[in-house]
Amino acid sequence: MARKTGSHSQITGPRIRKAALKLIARHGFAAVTMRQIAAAVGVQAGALYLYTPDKQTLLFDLMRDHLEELLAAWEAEPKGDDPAEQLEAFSRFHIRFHLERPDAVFVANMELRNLEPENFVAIEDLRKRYEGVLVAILERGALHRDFTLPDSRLAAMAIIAMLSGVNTWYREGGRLSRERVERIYWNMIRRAVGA
Amino acid sequence: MARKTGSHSQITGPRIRKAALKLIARHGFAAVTMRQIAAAVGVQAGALYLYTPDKQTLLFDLMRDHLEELLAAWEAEPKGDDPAEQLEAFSRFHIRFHLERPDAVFVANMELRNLEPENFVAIEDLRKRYEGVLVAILERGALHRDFTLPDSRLAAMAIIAMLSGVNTWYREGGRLSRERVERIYWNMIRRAVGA
DNA sequence: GATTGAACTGAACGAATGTTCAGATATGAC
DNA sequence: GTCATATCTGAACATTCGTTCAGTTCAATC
Repeated sequence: MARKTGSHSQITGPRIRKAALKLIARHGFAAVTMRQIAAAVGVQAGALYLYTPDKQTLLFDLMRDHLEELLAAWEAEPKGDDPAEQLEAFSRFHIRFHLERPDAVFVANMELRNLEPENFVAIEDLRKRYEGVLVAILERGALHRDFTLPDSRLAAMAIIAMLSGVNTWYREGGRLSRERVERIYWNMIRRAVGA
Repeated sequence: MARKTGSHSQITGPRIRKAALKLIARHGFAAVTMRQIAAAVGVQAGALYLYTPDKQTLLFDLMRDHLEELLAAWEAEPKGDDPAEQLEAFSRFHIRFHLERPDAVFVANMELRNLEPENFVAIEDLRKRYEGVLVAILERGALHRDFTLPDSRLAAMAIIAMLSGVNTWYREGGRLSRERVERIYWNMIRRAVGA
């Protein structure tokens, strides 16, 4: 149902996702009720079940879609062959991509606890895949002596944590432009890996 | 009540806090019920209300106590006069202190959303005070030309995010000892600030 | 203009929530 | 041994939760 041609509204599905992301990011998954989400879309709670079998699946879909979009966007990103160039591309991409969808990022980072075990595994796999992208860049750079790193995996975790932190304080129109933030972070990362 | 001399059990209060921290860290504040906390302590739900006026206050107390302990512990920490020495002391202190109480850290970082506005402001103030410690170290180092930093506030956010990230992956008895992790992180930070 | 089928309502369901409180229990003081 | 007091139980409360579903609405099709 609601999955065929969609005579009038193939519009409600995306609206639910957007409203759910916003509410869950603000108040947390467990604290948000189906009635709140429905009200934000302008619909009764029962109508949501035309678009999702249950609340848990709604959360899972939001997180999975976000992470798949993240991986696909990185694949499509232009990046050089030089490890330092790739690391700069990754750093700037990470900041930009995450700043563009703060709600989805917040949910994907904070609601892992609320996933049922089987869903958790699937999301963890996607997260690991993204970490693997950075690990590969660092290991290649270390091999080519472009970077000086005692441990690529640890450096990858440190860099991702650092980059992700931008979302917690950056405000559009604030003291620093996004381009300036990207440059400063890239400089810190470049020095941290000894490039 | 329960706040006087405490003839038999001045022991239940701390036990409630520990159990609550553990459960909230695992499942999130909104997902944890007073009955679950009570069961973990071996008591009926009603008994909890001898120790806290309500669930919200319990959360607030957990977060405030953690942050006050954090600030007090830093005050008591031995630290040199040299900016680089201080930054190393801060980096190592942050990792060590946070690894020692992962549940409290997790709750303090993740449950800000579930604080009522007035409680949120109080906790935010404590967090800002801790950030201020690092900002001061960085600014002093930049002034003395010990560090090369375009922006101390931004660098402080980046460093704290990076250090806090350790809690998400570090496991006792894992591939790297805590001392080794501390050293590697300090090295990355040292290079990142140009010291 | 009758028929179809997706989109949605509105009311209901059992279960679970935070919180209260009268009473039971146990301890230490006198 | 009596009393006072701290601790806790067990049942109850009003409310809210996720979810279901019979029925209504309405645009598109024939």
